[in-house]
Amino acid sequence: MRRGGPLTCLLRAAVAFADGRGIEALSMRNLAQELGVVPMALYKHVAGKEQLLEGMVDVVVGEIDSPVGAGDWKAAVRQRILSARQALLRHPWASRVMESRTRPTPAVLDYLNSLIGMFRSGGGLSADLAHHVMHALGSRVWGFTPDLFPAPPDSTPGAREDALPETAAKYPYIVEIATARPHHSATTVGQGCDDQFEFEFALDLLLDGCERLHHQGWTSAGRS
Amino acid sequence: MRRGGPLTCLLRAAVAFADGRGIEALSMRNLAQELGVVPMALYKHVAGKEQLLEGMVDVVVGEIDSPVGAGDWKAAVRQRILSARQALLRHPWASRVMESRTRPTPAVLDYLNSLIGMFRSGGGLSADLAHHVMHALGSRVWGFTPDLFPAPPDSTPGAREDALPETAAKYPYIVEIATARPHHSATTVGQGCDDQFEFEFALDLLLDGCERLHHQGWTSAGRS
DNA sequence: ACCTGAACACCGTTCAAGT
DNA sequence: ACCTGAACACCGTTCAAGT
Repeated sequence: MRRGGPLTCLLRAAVAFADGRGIEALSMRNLAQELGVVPMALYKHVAGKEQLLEGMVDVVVGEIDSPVGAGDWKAAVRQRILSARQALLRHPWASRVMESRTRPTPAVLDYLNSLIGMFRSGGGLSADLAHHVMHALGSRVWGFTPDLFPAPPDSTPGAREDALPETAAKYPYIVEIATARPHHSATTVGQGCDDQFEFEFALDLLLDGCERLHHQGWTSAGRS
Repeated sequence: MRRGGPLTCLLRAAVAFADGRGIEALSMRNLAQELGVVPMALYKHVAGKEQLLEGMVDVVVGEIDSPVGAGDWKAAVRQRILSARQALLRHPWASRVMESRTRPTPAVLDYLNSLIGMFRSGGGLSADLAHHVMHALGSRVWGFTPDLFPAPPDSTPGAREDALPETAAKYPYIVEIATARPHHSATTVGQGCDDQFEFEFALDLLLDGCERLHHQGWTSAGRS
C-alpha cells in the first residue's frame, strides 16, 4: 500500500476527524489543532475549506469497489451501487457533503463513467435510455436515498407512545404505515425502517423498470 | 385572504429574502437589517435560526395544491407531486433546507399523510406496499431529485468545447450521454437536460412499477 | 417588564510582521 | 522565501445594562 503525499495524509486525517467527531465539528481551526499545527499551515496543502471537502469526498469515492466483469449487467450494476452504499455508510457525513458540492471531481467522473459503461456495453442500452436511467437513479447511484426525514417525528422512547393517540387522529395513514409493518428480519422489528431493504426495493423497482423499457425498445422520442 | 400574525409576516419576509438574495445570504443579522429592526428583535417571534428555517419550509409546503378528488389514483398522485415540484421550483433554496431539517413539521406531516391516503384509499394499496413506495419515491414526493451534480463539469460556454477532446478520452460514456441526446423539445436542445422530463421519467418508472407490484399482490414477506 | 446594544465564542481567510 | 500570529469580516446567541 502506497503512503501517499502530505495532501493524502491531510485528507485522510480530515476524513477520520469527520468520522469521529462529526462533520459539523470539522473546521479549519479544529482540524489544525487535532494535527498539532497552526491553522494557516493547512493552506499550504489545500486552497480552502471547499477544496478540503472536495478531497474528502474523493477519498470516500475511492473506497467504492471496482466493477465486476462477470454476471448479467443488472446484477453487476446492483452490486456496484450497493458497494458505493457501503462506502457511504462508513462515512455518514459524506452524502450530505456530496450533495452540497457543485462540481464533480475526476474520481467522481470515473465512477459515473464506468457505471454508465455497464449500462451501455454491458446491458446494451441506448445512450438515450442510459441517460434517463442515470437521472432516475439520481443520488441512489451513490448508495443513499435522501430520506423524507433523517429522524422520526419523535424518537424519544417514552414520548412515542404518549403522542400516538393524538397523532393517530391527525395522521392516520402515517401511523398505519409506521406501525402495521410486517417484519423483514428479527433485528429490525419495532425500531424504525430497514434502510437496506428500502434501498434495495427502490433500486430494484428502477432497474426492473429500466430493463423492461429496454426490452420494449423504448426511446424518449416515441414517448406518449 | 387572511393577513396572518407578525410571525407569518416575518416568515414571508424571510422567504422573500431567500428568494431574492439567496439562502446563503440569509442571516439573522441580514434579515433584521432588511426589516429595519435590531437583530435581537427577531428572537421575539422565533426561538432561533433553526425555527426560522422550519417556518420557512412550512410556508413553501403550504403552497402545494390540495389533492384532487377525481380521476385514477396514479394520475392524482402524479399531479399532486408535480404541484409540490412547482412550489419547490419557485423557491430554489427550499429543497436544500428541507434536506437539512431533522424533524418534520405539522404541515409536512399533513402533506405526507394525504399522499399516503391517496395510495391507501385511492389506490387500494396495502399499508405494506404503500410504505415501501413512499420510501422509494423518497425526496421525489417533494418534487425534486437530488441531482448527481447541481452544475455540469464546466458550464462556461467557451471552456466546454475546449475541454471536450480530453474529457472524451477519459470519460467516453459521460460525453456520449451528454452529447448524443435526442431532442425532447426545441427549447432545450443543446443546453443541459430537460429537468422536467427527467423528473417525470423517474416518477412514472416508480409509479408504474408500484402499480405492477400492486396488481401482482406483492407483499414484502413473500419477497425472494 | 421590555428592549437592545455590547459582548461572547465561534468561523474562514487575509495579510503584514517576524524569522 | 517561508512561516505564523494577529486581524478582518463575518456568524448565532447570551446577557447585562439601560429605559
